[in-house]
Amino acid sequence: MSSVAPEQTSPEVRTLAERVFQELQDAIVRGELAPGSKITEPGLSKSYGISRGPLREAMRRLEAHRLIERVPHVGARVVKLSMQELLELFDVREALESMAARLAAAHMTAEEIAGLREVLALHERQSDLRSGEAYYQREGDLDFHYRIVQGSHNRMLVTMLCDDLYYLVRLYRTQFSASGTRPQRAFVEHHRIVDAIEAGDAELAELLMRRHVSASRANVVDRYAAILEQQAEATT
Amino acid sequence: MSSVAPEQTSPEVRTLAERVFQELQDAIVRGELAPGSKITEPGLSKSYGISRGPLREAMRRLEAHRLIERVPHVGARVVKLSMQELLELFDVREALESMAARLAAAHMTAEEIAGLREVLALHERQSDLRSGEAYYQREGDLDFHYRIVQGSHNRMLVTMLCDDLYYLVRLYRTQFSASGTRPQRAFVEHHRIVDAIEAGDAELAELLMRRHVSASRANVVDRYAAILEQQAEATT
DNA sequence: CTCATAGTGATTGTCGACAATTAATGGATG
DNA sequence: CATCCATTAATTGTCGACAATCACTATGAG
Repeated sequence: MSSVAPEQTSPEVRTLAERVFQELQDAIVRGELAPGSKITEPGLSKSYGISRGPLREAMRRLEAHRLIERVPHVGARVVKLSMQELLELFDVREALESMAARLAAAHMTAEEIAGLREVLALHERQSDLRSGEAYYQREGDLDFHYRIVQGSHNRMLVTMLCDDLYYLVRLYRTQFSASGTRPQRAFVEHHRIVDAIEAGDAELAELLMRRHVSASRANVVDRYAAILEQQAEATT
Repeated sequence: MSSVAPEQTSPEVRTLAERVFQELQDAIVRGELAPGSKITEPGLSKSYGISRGPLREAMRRLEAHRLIERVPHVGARVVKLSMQELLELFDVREALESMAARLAAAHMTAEEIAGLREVLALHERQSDLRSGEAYYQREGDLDFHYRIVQGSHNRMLVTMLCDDLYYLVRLYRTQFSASGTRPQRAFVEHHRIVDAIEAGDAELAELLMRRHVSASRANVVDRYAAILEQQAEATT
């Protein structure tokens, strides 16, 4: 099974703060809490049926994960990614994920590589069946990246990407409703990256991942420019 | 003036939790709170003269910054970096800082570059005067990296490196008492990086920074091996 | 009519107390 | 004598209330 999020099926998340943190995280990523909307402690405290204590701790964690923005004595709002911040996120991903690919080529086990190929196969079937269901496609894409990062066997890298940044990436996908196109190309790139990793070619894996993320970024820029152009036409 | 930490001389840090967070952060980085030592909420609450509420929030932030490690219902301990974790940290730094150097070469202003050269000059004078005062040298080194990251003008990168990772780096320097040698070589490397940035050569700046961090990592590995060897000799 | 200002309402920050869980100590038993 | 279990002590998690700060509104002066 390939799952995007690390949510460990929670055998019973012990602490309230932990649970409400995960629920809020999901709600934000899914867009149920509108980007830029204000979050009030009494409000959430009531709707979740808990006290403000655990809620504040959950909010602190959300803040650390950059999903909400707080200003002292004023309040908190759900983060609203600007285009520039999105591009900054891509730069960071390019740096970290290319490193992850390099390390993965050196440290990934045979089982992990097999799992990676499985993801690609599943990916391919879905892509053939319904190329329109781009959202799933993208979740698969995220899963692909997720596994390579874990294959790096660098815990700090895993924490940064899987626990922190990937929620932001998912949030962006809901905020910009970017059900992302360019499926075939990305698909080919994924395959080449896996090939490099399997061959143990660290430098190539790194280079390919770097180009892959960079191309994804360029694609976003293009789409954004197109949208701006459309809007300009609409107003004339 | 070149300052290593972002502590903005706090005109009056408004919230208690914020203040105790900074104090605890400093205490940990300086080694006043021993690595691996247990941190108890009532204890700190007493010694800082505040309630457990703000203290818990401060601890949450410390946890997010990876300076303490918590396990639910059990307690928190000051983080104790292992050698492997230190090396992982170097890999992450290599990825992020090389990206920062690349972006800095593209976006750094003339004033920022001038400030960078100033740091190097100061660095040089101190290094000439008392090459023994290696600790200061290292703080200067940190300052150098700090400025390049800020020169990237990528806020996410700045947050990750300057707000999160650099405190870990400083913590490592106290824990391993690594007052680091290899001063001249690092110094030359710094100069070359600045040259590349000033020339606007993004690729070169990136490459040089990458090698620089990598060399620093290799140096740590060598020193560690030497220490292990010494210990082995001592026991025979 | 615009701008400044004081009042009001709500929200955040802080506190102390109670409940739940864990680690530790001591005793009993095989 | 070692091992297991129960009781106890301490720490963490949670709660509700009070104090401090901020945003908004309405009122008045220029």
